[in-house]
Amino acid sequence: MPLISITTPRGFRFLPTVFSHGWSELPPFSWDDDTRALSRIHRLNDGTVTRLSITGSADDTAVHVDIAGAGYWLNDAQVGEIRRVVARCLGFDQDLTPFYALARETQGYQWVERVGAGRMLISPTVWEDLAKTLLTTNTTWAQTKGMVARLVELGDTDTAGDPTFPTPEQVAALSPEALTAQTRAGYRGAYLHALALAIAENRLDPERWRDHSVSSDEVYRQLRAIKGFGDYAAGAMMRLLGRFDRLGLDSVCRTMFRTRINNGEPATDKEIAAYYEPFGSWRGLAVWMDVMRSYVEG
DNA sequence: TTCCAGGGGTAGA
DNA sequence: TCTACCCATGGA
Repeated sequence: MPLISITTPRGFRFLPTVFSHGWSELPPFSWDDDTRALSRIHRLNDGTVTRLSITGSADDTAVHVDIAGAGYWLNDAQVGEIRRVVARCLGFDQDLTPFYALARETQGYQWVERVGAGRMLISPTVWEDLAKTLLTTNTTWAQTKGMVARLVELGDTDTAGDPTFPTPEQVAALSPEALTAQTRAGYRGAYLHALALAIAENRLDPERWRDHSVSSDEVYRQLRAIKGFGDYAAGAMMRLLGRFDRLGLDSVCRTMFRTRINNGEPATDKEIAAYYEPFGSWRGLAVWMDVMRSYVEG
């Protein structure tokens, strides 16, 4: 099985990135506790469906990618594509230096740099992150996993029968009713179908949001214009786009704030916003670091 | 049976 | 800007 090694950026930590939020539990990602590998079923541009199994080196200076399903020999284009996909999913292009400088000077946040947290696991396409984020709204995490598992049944499969994430075209090919029935997404089904159709018909180009020449205010405005994306979903997407000036508060964040920061007292969103104000354009990441810490510490 | 989950759309003020 | 009400789904 072909193996590729990729040098990681300085300060990169594999495990905090993999477990930065719930995405490692959602197909076509999966985590194997025994091999400590993050796997992903991925369709290459030439149509080859592969299973990428990513592990971190002991000192975190590299990640190793085992590639199954592409034959023994990979051509240069395939290798280059896999390198780009892995680098993107693990947030290699994210420069956290300013955030770490801020966290270092803020009481209670020194741990962030120490453990190397802050990189968010993302998908190879903004479309996939949009679809998954939509399926986290107004539902439980268990149901999100179920909906995503049924959604990926629409994707291509590798030789083992495991599916890739479906393209917007594959999702839009179903009627809204059939998509809702397939995913059991309830009222979200129609929103998901409309989103897939808008991308498939080139009326919406979410990849453009990764371009930092587009202002964050403009990206947020476009996110909020998508049906099904309110302040939570749009704010969560901003984090996955490497833009941290929105809070993206949800019930998890509010519970964390109440129990860990506000002495058990409920706080309004305005009060939460005031607390994170010192983090400026990094406030959305600061909120999420507190959520991460609350998960780790129980 | 009712409540609610990593909320959001819409109408009406 | 704020509130009331509705929205499918499934586990507790």
